[in-house]
Amino acid sequence: MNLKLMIKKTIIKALEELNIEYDSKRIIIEIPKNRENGDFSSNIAMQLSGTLKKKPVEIAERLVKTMEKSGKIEKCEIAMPGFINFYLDNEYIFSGIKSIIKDDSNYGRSNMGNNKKINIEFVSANPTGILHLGTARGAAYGSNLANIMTFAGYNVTKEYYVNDAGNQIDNLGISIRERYKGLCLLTENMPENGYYGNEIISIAKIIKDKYGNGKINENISFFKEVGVDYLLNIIKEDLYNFGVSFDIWTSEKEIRAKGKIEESLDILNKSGLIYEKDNAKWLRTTAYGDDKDRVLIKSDGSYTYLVPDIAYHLDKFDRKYDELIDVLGADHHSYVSRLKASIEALGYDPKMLSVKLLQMVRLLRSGTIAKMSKRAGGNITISELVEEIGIDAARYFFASRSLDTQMDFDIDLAMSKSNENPAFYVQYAHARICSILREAQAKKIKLSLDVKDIYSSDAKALILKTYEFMDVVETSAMKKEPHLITNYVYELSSLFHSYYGKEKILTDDENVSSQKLSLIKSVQITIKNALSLIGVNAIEKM
RNA sequence: GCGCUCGUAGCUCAGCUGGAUAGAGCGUUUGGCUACGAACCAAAAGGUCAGGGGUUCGAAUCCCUUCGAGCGCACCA
Repeated sequence: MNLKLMIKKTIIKALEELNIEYDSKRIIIEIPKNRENGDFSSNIAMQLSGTLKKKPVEIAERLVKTMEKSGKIEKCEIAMPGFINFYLDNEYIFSGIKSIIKDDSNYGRSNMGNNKKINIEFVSANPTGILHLGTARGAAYGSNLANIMTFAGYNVTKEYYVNDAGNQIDNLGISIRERYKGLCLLTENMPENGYYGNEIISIAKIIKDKYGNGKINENISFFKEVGVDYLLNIIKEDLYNFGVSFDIWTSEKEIRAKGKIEESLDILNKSGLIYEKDNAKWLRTTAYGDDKDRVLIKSDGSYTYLVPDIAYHLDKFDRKYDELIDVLGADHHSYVSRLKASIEALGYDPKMLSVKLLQMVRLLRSGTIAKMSKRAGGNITISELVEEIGIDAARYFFASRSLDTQMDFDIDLAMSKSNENPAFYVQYAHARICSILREAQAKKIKLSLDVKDIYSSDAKALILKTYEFMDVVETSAMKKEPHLITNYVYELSSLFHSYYGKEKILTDDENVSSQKLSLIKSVQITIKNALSLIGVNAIEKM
């Protein structure tokens, strides 16, 4: 039941009857903060005041007179300086309950996306260590966005790019070998930019246990392979426990083996954007708005990191996506312009790629800021986080923040006060409803879809909120902002708790009870569907 | 020095492509369980939306500027 659309259509019809020109995108139907200002309101009269050169109130009056009464709208009022406030008919409002109950787990689903093919690449942490708090944010974001966009009608692929080639992996191999040497009682020569996490020692131990001292003279690629294999498995397991899964794991090695690098360099060469300077080959990214040109092939003949990344994006384009979404940490922001420039140089529209930057997470431990560094170790890992505060609290926490906030994660607070996490507030609303539904079943009270005896301002506020769900899903998908879902589901839960406090659901009046059951059932469905989009369980008992 | 992102209540954060009296949670204060679950509800207090200009019927939101914070400015990835 799309009430906003219904009102918008009513306004458009009146505008056309009056021969007033309008831009339908500018007709915005809002929900007033103060319920006294109607169920919905429009500022169209004020918008038109400039072009029509008339007072907003006059325009509003003409519109209200022209609008036909359909039985859906009970009355329209004009408020200064020119708002038109709509009050809907109760019978009409409450009639939407049955479609929510009928749609059930599909309630809120939209076909806005038109089945467009979307690729969301996220996490993509190098397999050189265990996932920590910062990647948890990206994991939650990407996963939530994928769920929401799927629900909004997009055809979404979730992808993890595994950097299993290049310098960092070399460093990983060397780090493991040196730790292994140490275990074999030889001198350790840990490289300066090596990896110092405990997991590296664990890997060395595994090798030691299995082969004894037999691998001391083994080639570095052996250590690389064991390390990547081991760490990737841990990453997958941690993500799984965090409720995050991927459709595709793409390996950098494979991209290279497929000849994508040669292919992309070929395209760039033909475009005439590559030139030689100081014995290196440069890409003229400044031609597409980058600050400076970038080196592709170093003077020693090896590639910079940009080359395999260009090849990787070419590979994604070849797979015929309508849109690519990269989720990156904010520390990579300078990378965006050169990536977009490279894509344009390849001959693709850079608008097909949108990059979402997530701001840094600062870890606060006993009041001081702990630096996040994979190399240093000592950071909190995803698995520790889930173990300590639970998956629901953790997922809700990350889901509820906009990407733009540079957030502080106070670990002591999160541990000690996990019960205050809004996740439980929402889950409690859901569990309460389930409890009432169980009670009703025990008393053999059935739901009644013929809802006409439960009109009250609280019931109305509650049911109107559930109707907003699809709108929220669409906006959230369009703006790529999953936190709109948590805002919404929290408000819905709050309205329910308030309603619960004021009106008893199960009373001696079985007729009214069964109608109220339908109302809360539709709230339960909405909460459950909303929570599933952000990977939080809608539990029935707490 | 240049660029990107940000600055909202004591703290952590919302504020929907400019709308009506700027909202939640935590913390503080005060009420409410013989109850369908009190992990809740009702209410109070708490704000120069970092400062200053501008755009207009109307600005936390858009533009300019100052201050402050985070992150980047490699032939590392």
